[in-house]
Amino acid sequence: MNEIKGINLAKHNETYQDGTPILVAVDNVIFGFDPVEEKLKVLLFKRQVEPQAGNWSLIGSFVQSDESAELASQRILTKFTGLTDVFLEHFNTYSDIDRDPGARVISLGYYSLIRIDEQKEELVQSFHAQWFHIDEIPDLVIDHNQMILDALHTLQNESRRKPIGFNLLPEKFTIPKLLKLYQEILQAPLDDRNFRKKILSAGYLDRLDSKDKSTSKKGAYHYQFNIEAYFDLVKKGYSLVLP
Amino acid sequence: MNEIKGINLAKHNETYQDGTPILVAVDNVIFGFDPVEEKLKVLLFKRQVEPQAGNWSLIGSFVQSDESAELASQRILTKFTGLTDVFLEHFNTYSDIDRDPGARVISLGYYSLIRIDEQKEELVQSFHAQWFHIDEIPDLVIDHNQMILDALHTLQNESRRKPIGFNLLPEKFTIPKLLKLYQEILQAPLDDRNFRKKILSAGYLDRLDSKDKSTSKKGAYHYQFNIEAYFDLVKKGYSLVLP
DNA sequence: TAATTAAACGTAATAATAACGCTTTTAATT
DNA sequence: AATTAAAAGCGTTATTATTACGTTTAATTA
Repeated sequence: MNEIKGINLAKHNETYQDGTPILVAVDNVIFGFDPVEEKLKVLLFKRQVEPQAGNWSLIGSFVQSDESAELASQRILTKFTGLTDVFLEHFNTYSDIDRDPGARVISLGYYSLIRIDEQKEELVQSFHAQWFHIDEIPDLVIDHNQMILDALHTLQNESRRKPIGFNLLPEKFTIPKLLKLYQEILQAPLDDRNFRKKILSAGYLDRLDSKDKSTSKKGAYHYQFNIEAYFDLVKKGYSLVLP
Repeated sequence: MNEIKGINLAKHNETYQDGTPILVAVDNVIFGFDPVEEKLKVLLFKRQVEPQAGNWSLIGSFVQSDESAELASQRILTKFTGLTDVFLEHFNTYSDIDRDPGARVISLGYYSLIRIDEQKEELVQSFHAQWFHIDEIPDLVIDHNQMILDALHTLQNESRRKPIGFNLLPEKFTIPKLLKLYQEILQAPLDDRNFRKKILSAGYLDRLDSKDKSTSKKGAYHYQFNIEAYFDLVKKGYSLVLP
């Protein structure tokens, strides 16, 4: 009998046999905000696998049979930075048949936001990894330059509507630093007075008593992101919108 | 020599050998706007492959070695509806290790927006496919219910910022129909007068002389989406924002 | 103590949004 | 021929948000 519940299988005969095994990789666009230079940077390293071994590349890995893609992405992030519990999101998939001259590889693009000061510097060094400012990215392997562009666009769009930028700052930060960060992400100047008003009036930033005096005589108050307050506001319909 | 440009390969020895071949599939959340019922619907069909053959399912396929994922998604869309040149976008990837009990399958979620009236009804029939209203989706195979939820959220977010809804309407449509469509997508009522004002004041809808008299004595003017006008506006910084 | 400088605060003009009411059109009915 | 009904289309105002600036504050140092 070649029928299942009234469907003629003779006509529509796709089976698991038809699936061509394909290599699946993840590539991770790791963003960090350099607190000294006040620049948005991406962590790159020198590719170890032929073809194009030795060229600058995103940090990636094949997805293993015992892990999800997200886990694979987390795994390499931890391996290279020592960090766990990090903002990590899928942003696009790259599947052109000849994108990787070595084999048929589909790559899942993830981006993550880390606090540069928390990473394990030794790890980054031992992998010959290096931070590059987003408009000084060298020629990368395969389609990795495109991936960074796509990840940056995703980061920009998401940043305008959700306060994810805080993942790039230390626990305690100042409003001027936050402003600089947003200007770097959005690649556009923002009016400092209007920015301060909007971000503070929302009500999910807690001002601390301490000040950061490293950049001015007056000193800038430390603030902390209050995630509970933010979620409460979202429940009530709040949503951040930056220009 | 086990070094490439100063990198000790003994420590970092990932190669193509480490890639586990995985089956890669695409699943397509096909949205259509039923012009009579004025409801947003999704096209489902009965799964032909074990396990769970005979259950309702999204329309999917394995990615073949000679096609990109996007092409695979297009291929099955055309196979099932007869349509080409359709709005089609990747929205998420599903990679849990045991999501598909039949094999290790990573699935790339695509969603497409089609004009129900243009589809080949015979094709849909011959595949035992059926349109389901978005809040009457039956229990689906594997994680397909979740995929529809995710696709709907993506559609909602995108619709608020880009005029992609027009892909669900015929060339010529009326403002009341457009309003109904947006209310269906966003699952929320919109003030008809404010909606009309916002969408018409933008300047990328051309009013035609003809009217649709099927739903009222007065008749509603036909409008057409002017994509050149829209792109010109976007260049000047315009962006649609719906509540 | 006056000058300096980043940080913090303030305000008025303008624009966008939300929440409504009112008029128009025309086929169908009286 | 006048009336009705129902959708379509237009208009107004109050409120809120945004923009584009000027001013004050606090600590430091010349």
